[in-house]
Amino acid sequence: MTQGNAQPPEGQPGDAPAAVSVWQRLDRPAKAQRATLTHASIAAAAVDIADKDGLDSVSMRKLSGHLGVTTMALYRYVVGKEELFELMLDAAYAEYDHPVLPGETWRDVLTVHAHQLRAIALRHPWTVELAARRVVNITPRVMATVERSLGALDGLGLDIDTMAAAQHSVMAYVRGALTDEIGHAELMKSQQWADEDDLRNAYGPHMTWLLGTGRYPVYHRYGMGAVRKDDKAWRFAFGLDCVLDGIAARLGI
Amino acid sequence: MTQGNAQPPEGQPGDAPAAVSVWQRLDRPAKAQRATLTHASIAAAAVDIADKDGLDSVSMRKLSGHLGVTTMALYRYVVGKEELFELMLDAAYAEYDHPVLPGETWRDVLTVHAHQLRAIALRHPWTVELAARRVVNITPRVMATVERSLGALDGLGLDIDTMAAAQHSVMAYVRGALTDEIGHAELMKSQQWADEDDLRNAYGPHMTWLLGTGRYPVYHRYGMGAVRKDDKAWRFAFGLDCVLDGIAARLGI
DNA sequence: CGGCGATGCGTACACCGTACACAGCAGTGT
DNA sequence: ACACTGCTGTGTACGGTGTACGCATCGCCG
Repeated sequence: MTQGNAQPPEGQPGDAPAAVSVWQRLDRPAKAQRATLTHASIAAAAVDIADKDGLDSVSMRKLSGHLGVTTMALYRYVVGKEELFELMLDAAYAEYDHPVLPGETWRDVLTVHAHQLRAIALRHPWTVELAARRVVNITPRVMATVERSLGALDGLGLDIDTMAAAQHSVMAYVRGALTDEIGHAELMKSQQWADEDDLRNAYGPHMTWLLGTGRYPVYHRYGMGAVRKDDKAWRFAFGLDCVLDGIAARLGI
Repeated sequence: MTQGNAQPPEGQPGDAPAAVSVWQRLDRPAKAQRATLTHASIAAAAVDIADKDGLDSVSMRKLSGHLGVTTMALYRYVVGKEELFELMLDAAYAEYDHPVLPGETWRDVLTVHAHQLRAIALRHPWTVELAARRVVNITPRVMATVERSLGALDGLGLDIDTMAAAQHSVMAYVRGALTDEIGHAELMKSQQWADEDDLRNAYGPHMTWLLGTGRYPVYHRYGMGAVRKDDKAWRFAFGLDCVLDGIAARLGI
């Protein structure tokens, strides 16, 4: 429906997503006669492609090719490409580990949570873009991570709205920080740049021209004098700690 | 190069962006014979389309149609669609206001900065996705906003790395929060849902099924009992204050 | 006034998502 | 034993995308 239609009616207020989700369909074990494909194998192949060549390279044609099957065969398992993305996201989130340490505080849980999401994003950069694109991500494994981060703030005497606001603040930071970091890394990879200097070289002409106008003095100083620019993990942790500090101070926990 | 090519060589390490940027080309006022198009008119038309029908609706064909011109005519002004996006982003950021109040603190500046970006995003939802997609946004007006937010922390005795980390933390939060908020709003708009209840209705079956597994108790409570869920401005400000609190505490400013 | 460079036009290509009609096979009821 | 039924994978076709490339045209400058 995204392409191939002149004026999409875009749905009446009540019909929105598919009648039943993939997950509901997956639940009933199916009659499973001789099926060469499974949701799992499709998702795995798609994840492979996305990991290697980026999310844009995941096309129904290329994916079906990798699976040794016609393009339209995929549509027996997935109502559209959006659902394929849903499967991919869920597959990637399978790598989220759910450790429960004995004396952990809410802050420990949220910190570990944030770093787990970062780890997944580093292995599967496309998860960031995907999670941003699809607002309502209610795949089982994604839900499980939400539950964990929200549950970190449970039992501290906060009302549910405050809990949600705090969790949302952390998640917003994580999402934004990962968007930056991963996007940056993806750009470097796609251009085969090894380090920050290659980037500086490539954008040098543009930058020097722009900075030559003299309108961005502070940024200019940053471009010249910053040292820890590529210490990504430090940056991520710094901002995260800021958010957590603020939450602790504001909520008195 | 993004489509229509079998195996894109993807560029050698040194060539990356266009030889000269749009902005450099715009600088030399051009011979400008009788030209029916201008960069400004193109950008304005593209912004109109994106505002009305979403970023995906901005195609070179549709845009050229709106301008009463052939598709390929656009390519005289823009080396590719990416550059069109650059023009659009810069056009939207023209709405960023640069007030300088007399007694303003760094915190005032960053707060106003964040809310200005939010205001732009609310008027032009596509800016969020666009800014996230293109990592290195060095259009003049975007640079100006970066300069302002970075400059807020200047003169406080911080080294440039610390300044950058703090600014980055704020920007990461803003980006993530806006991704959520705007994405949510766009979904509602595209489905013609009036309020949160419509969304609940649409996703009700999915949710009740997922929650019926009993694996997400805290989230379940949130779904049932949250009250301020749609108070977006409050949420945005809450998280922002958390980040700023943390920065103030950590850097002693 | 001739030339020339900038501007806009038109066609063509490779690729995309997916609607739709069809073939083949597995298991079941009779 | 056999037809039936329903699920699985096939093939073709359509409307959409970005853009490479060659050609016509128009306005300024020498």
